[in-house]
Amino acid sequence: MTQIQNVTDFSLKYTLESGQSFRWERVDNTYYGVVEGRILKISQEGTTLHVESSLDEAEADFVPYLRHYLDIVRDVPKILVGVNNDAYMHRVIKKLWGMRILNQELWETIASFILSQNNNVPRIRGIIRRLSERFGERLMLAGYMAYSFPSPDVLATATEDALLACGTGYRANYLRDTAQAIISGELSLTSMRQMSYTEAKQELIRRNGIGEKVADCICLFSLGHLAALPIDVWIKRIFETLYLRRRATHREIREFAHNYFGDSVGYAQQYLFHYVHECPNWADADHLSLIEMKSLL
DNA sequence: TTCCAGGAGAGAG
DNA sequence: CTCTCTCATGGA
Repeated sequence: MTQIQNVTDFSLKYTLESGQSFRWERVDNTYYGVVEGRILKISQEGTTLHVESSLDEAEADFVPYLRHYLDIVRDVPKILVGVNNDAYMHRVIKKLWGMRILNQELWETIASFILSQNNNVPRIRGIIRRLSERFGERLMLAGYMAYSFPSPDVLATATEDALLACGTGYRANYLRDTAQAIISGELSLTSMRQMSYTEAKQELIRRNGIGEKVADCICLFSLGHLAALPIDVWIKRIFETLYLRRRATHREIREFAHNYFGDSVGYAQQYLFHYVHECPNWADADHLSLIEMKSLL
């Protein structure tokens, strides 16, 4: 059992339940998830995190690793002050206070968001779970069983039928092609980690099956590029309804959002995305009237 | 039955 | 450049 102390301005619940990772499951107030080949069991008690791992972790490396994965090392309160531009955002930030953007393993993030296209969260979770059960390795922690996410090597040589049986649908070839590109060295994950946001996005987007939105998800949820803005149907709807008050193209939304929220627009995006899923009345008159009001946190 | 979901690619205009 | 259509899948 490892403890991480003095974790302030952090919400495990919102961080793990906001649709950025598909691998976490809540049992009572404890979260079980698979992260880079091990099961992690995490619970939060005030400013203390209790963590167990299915691996024998070296404490000196494990705690810094977790702090980075959970984005605890980043000064998120400062970022939130920077995007708290109106009373609507004030309410959003207050409601979801402590939510952080994870720094997830790169290959699994690439694969997961390739699978996410034109799909919904429960089904994405199911596909990833079945792929792991079929192609990953069995893991156990305190009676909880799960499977590691399969490596590029394994998925590159999987048959299309086997991938389809996991529910991947037409995305099966996108997944396998990208896995093969990694095996062949055509796509280097280690060099991608060193790239700027623009470079990494450009490198991702040239892959068959990765467009601008999926590339932005990978940049934001794995590589830590907070300027990334994934525009899905929800983000489009949110900006059209709240701020632009009209139909808008992706380019217009991107331009407005970056001007309005600045270089940490990715954090603003994640708070808005999760807020509208938590609050069905996000677009009612009471809420919309908040946009015009300036606010300080 | 039709619509929708953290979209992308191909083709037409 | 923008618009439209299709792609596989399952839950609502």
